[in-house]
Amino acid sequence: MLLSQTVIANALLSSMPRSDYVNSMVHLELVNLEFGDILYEVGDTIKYVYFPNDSLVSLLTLVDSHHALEVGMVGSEGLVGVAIALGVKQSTVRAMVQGAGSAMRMKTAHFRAQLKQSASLQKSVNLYTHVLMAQIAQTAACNRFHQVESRLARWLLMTRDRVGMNQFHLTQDFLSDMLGVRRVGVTKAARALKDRNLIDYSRGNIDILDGKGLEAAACSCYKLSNHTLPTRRS
Amino acid sequence: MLLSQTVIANALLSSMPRSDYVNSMVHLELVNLEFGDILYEVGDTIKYVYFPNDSLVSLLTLVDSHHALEVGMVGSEGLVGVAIALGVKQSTVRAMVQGAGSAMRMKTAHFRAQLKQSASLQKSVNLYTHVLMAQIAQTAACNRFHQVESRLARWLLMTRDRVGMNQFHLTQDFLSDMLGVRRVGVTKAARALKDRNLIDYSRGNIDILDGKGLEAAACSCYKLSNHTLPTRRS
DNA sequence: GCCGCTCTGTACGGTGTCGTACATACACCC
DNA sequence: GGGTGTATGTACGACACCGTACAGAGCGGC
Repeated sequence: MLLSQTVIANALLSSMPRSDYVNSMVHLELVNLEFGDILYEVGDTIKYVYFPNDSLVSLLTLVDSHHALEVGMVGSEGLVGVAIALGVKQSTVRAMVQGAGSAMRMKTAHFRAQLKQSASLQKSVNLYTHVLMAQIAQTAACNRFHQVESRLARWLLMTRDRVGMNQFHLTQDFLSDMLGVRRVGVTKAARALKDRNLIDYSRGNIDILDGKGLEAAACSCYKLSNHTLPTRRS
Repeated sequence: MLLSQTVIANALLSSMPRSDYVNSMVHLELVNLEFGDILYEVGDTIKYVYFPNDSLVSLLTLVDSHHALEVGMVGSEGLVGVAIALGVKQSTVRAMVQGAGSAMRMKTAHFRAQLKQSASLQKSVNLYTHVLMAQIAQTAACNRFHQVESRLARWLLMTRDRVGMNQFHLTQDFLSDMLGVRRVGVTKAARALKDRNLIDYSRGNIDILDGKGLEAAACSCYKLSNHTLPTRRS
């Protein structure tokens, strides 16, 4: 079977005891997520839950149909579709692929069944739900009090921590929807960070040059919302 | 037993089947919550979960130790301490009594036990956790995009819906911490609503004069974050 | 090599909120 | 009924971000 040869980098899956995992495995399907893919739109029925390996998914809240704002970021430490574990079938957020890569997915019905069978999975999914909730709450406050430059720095660091690399591809236009500001606002903030040699970028290719420096430029929310991240970088 | 004579107005408790409820009842304790009481501080170990009857509790995120922002509001439709149901012992938010009244509380350990025994309780708590999560996400976006006056209107309506009355007592100073703005900012916004005869107030006594008008003044988030509220007012 | 497209940079006036300071108004108490 | 404390109102300059418009810069395709 192909799956057994695949690297399961997702923390929730790989933390399962072997016996439970074997049961789940047959329902897991390896998929490639492309940048910009919409896994769910607001109000959509959730057909699959996704366990990112090296992909990265953004959870967005939409307001007045033209403003977007990221409230959560899901990488290999979590899963997309926690609502299912809470007994809710529809998504209240847009789930969009922010970093291309692979993920394991499972049909909603199978996921529910596995949750009942595996106390271990149940536990880790619950824990992750809490982490996500805390992240959303922290982001809410961050968006209210901190300015764009700090939030951009925080966002870049969070992305780095999840993709595990100092380079990734994201345009300023995309970032403006994540941070909920104008594209021009991102340009100014990014420019300021670039001028301080903390990052470099060109046409969407972002490179973090000075991680420590960027952490200093980021707001305190970075440390707070990441202390629960299992795959923490040094 | 005193409890049997008490009106259990909490939706999560009153939705339980009688057999489950009888089991839980012995672990429930009626308490009066006073305005300003702190049920948990950030980082506190959660000793009790609270099921508000006619009281109202705010969940606050703190930033940089001097800014506060409300991310969630819990009335009789929910419970305070959802983290416990997710297997987490510490609170990541401050839970503060915003509206005095009664609540039922249960020790953490008992609550965990009841969750295991009652599938019904488990289900409704899960559902509420999701509702709260959606509310937090919506609030995050609202705080980012909408201005103080609309947010104040929304906040007053949400409070009204939970306390079930058009009058309640809250100072502008208190409101400034809820909305995450200066006290002066609240004054200006409140004044604008008062001038339009939507509300009246004096020294903390707030009176909603024109509910419909206030809804019109509120941002779209009001309808969105309330469509899941069981005890919806007409 | 030129065109066209996307991405990034700059400019401009407007405005919502900030931080701070001080003035007024109401309620309660001796 | 005058004093005290809390609640509310007003003022003012500063500034972060807004909406919009347009100019340059990098990259791919023909």
